[in-house]
Amino acid sequence: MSGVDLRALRYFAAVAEERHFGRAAGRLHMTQPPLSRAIRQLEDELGVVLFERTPKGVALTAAGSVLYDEAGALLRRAGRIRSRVADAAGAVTLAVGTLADAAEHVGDRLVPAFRARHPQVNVTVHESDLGDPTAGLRAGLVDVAMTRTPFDSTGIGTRVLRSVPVGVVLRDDDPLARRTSLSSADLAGRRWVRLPEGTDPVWTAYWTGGGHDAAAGPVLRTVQECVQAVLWNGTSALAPVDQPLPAGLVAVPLSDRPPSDLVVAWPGTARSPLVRSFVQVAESGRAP
Amino acid sequence: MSGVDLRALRYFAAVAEERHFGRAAGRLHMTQPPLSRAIRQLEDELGVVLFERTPKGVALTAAGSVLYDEAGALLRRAGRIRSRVADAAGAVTLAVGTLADAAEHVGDRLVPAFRARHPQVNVTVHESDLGDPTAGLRAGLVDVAMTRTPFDSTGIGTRVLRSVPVGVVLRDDDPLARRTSLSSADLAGRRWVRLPEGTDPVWTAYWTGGGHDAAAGPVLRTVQECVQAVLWNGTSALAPVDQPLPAGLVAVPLSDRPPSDLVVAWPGTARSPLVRSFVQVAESGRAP
DNA sequence: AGGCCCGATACCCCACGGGTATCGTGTCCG
DNA sequence: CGGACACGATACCCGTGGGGTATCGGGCCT
Repeated sequence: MSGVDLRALRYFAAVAEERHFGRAAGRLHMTQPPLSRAIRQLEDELGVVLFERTPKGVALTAAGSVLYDEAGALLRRAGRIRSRVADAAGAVTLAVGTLADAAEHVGDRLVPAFRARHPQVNVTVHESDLGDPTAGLRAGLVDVAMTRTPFDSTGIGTRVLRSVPVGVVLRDDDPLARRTSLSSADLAGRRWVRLPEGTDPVWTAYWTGGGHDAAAGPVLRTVQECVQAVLWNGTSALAPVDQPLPAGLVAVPLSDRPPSDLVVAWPGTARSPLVRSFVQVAESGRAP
Repeated sequence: MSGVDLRALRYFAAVAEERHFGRAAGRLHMTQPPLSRAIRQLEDELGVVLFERTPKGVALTAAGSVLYDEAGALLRRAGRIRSRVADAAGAVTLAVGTLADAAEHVGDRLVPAFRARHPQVNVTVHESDLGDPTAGLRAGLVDVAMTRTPFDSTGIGTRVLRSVPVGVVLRDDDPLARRTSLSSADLAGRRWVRLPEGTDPVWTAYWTGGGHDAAAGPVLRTVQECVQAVLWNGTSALAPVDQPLPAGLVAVPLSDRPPSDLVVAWPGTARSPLVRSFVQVAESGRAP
């Protein structure tokens, strides 16, 4: 029963190389006390003193230097496993679909982090501007998608990464622009930009569910166009409040509408390990 | 960041060999659900499907069989570390002192379990009958001791393994033998066997602290002699109630005296890893 | 069609590995 | 010679991960 684990050996190797608990802890991105404890546990486990503690650091004992050689060999071998297995699996591709406004996060954060984990995987990013990227999931065009609520969730699994209030995008000279919060009633009679017919029925429903006249404004193709419309002709638009906006525009949160959730989505069928891994990476790095 | 750990590889190897989650779980002394989860996490970590799940078991995929080879090599190498390090430390000895009534537990349970962990260590057991084995700690004769409260605890560290009420050992034809509990007042005027002068002052103090006349009975050398004395001439003795007794004797718990704690003790100075390991083994197998 | 066998899922709970605060001690300098 | 510092050890707290039990889903085989 009970065997040494690689984590303990990594800790041990760090201390052996630094000859100093504090510095080793820094290199391991942790603090000194749990490192001291881990080394002591390893010593107890092996029944052997590994370090001579001195007032200005530590030194390896004879048993310690033997363990250092063994641990190094084991850790190097363990490090190779990942690529060996990946080679055996052959060349694989992961297609990621994303909404335009999340594309930056996907391209700058998620994909690099994912590539660090799976260097052998060919990741392609497919950006859709206002259309629902989950349509690509159902069509088999992409394996995993980043999108925002609301969207058509039939036949797909999702995980919420972040939840952001929906706000009204206004020019900063708009009478409502100084309010810290608005309700739908405040917006009666306002002209809105709206999305092209059929591009995203669920978001359209969310839109019209607020009592706005969906036909009242111009039809625009992209988020950028919507923002420009607000800026130049006094229409309004809805957007999650964390979107960066050009100077002269503000986003005021809507208190009586559900928030917009940034989600990662995958086909309800056939969750491959790569997709699960991507979801894990997305969840662990959810800080924008 | 993040590497495979040996535990996951051990699980994987077991499933690969059994080709069956349930059987593998049995071999690993665990249940099937956490094993399934661990394998799935390993698959996610590596981004690869390791097993083909079939209705009557599982089969390795191509990537899986590569991992099986790698994992086997890694695990064999890890298994050798312990003995390599132990060899480097040279021949060492651990001297264990014990009270006679714990000797069976020490010899049958603790020492074998400890030898399984540290095959290179020469374990010697030193049995002391009624004398305090912690005296051996202070004298440097033993490295670790098993004893019972009360004992002289100056200058040593201890850990309680088990706490058992102290009882009065009586012949079963004694008028008090049917009671489920006794207090010291019930025992006035009774004749007692007692310990030789000077062998164990602390236990003697515990004894006389109950109001008994320490000089009232015969002086006996061993626990067995005490029991015999109770059996043959109607004296009485104190003993932890979990002691096995010959037919014709019963032990009735004393409600107004502190319990007897079975403890493992070590010198307050110089806690070597071997001693700590012994204490760990003693604690983990504390079931009598 | 129904019962089974086997892996997957859902949920709970404790141990362990992380953190912060503090201590003990040897060393070096003023 | 004494005090401040540096470094490892200890004490304590807390969240997570890896165990458990109960249950589901879904192919085979009678």
